[in-house]
Amino acid sequence: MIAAQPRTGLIVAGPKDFSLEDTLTCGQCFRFFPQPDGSFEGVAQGRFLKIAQQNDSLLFYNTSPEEFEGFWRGYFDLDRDYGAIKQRLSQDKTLKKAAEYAPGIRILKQDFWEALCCFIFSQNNNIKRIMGITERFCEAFGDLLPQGRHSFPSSDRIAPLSREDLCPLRCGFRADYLLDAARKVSSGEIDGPKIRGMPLEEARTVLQTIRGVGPKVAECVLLYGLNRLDAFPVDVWIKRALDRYYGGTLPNTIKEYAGIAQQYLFHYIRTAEKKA
DNA sequence: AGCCAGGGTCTGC
DNA sequence: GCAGACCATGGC
Repeated sequence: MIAAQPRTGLIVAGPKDFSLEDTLTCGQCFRFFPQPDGSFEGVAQGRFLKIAQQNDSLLFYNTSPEEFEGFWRGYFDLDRDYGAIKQRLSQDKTLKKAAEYAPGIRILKQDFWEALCCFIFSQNNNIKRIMGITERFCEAFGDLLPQGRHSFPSSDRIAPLSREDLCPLRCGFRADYLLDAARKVSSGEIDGPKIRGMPLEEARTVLQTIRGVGPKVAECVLLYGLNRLDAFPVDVWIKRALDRYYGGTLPNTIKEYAGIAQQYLFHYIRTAEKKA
């Protein structure tokens, strides 16, 4: 898979079913910014990455083969056969069309605590501002990296803070929610790995004991922060798609990969709506 | 200018 | 249980 290793990073040749832009801009992560040259720069797990997609290849800058194998390969979910999943989902007519709209979307394997914070910020908010709040959060409480960006602050760093300490974020009523999440994660009352192993219903219930975490945020944390591909976040757009195409609920056959189906549907119905 | 943003909580029936 | 006001801020 690795075709070459330039000094600055490495090249992954011809990943199938992968669109860097669709994956990084579909509203699942908030720390990758598009650059004028078409690349993206972001931070995950305290690592800075510049990445581009050219001629069907992925160019990883600022990384080593060891770091790629140990982290980024998993982060971008490069070992999962999305072609096979799409084939299964495409038994359903609507999902077949939806998958064809954005055939390169992947579910990133993000950090649990980071996903929890970002989707608390996401409540009644838009993607641009979510990214702004998240970046101010990292600048205020994370560690400065050599490339000028900041790592994501730990829950231990946030737990002892007060509401006033979070004023610079300008995140409004979400500040109290963030503090409750930090306290529960820092104390161990909320434990990501443990929740990941729970049945979906139980995992949802536990996450929703955090103030400001309701059905939608809990589902996003499960899908994006714990890689539970059977989680299915429902917002207004998905609700609309369910009503329009399925009479309210998903067909049982797609349950195992409902989260991936959700991404395709989300992208599809919004794009279709814009065109109309 | 005003509506809305990948919602959740609290209150009042 | 369920609807509706309210929440803080800024993008468009």
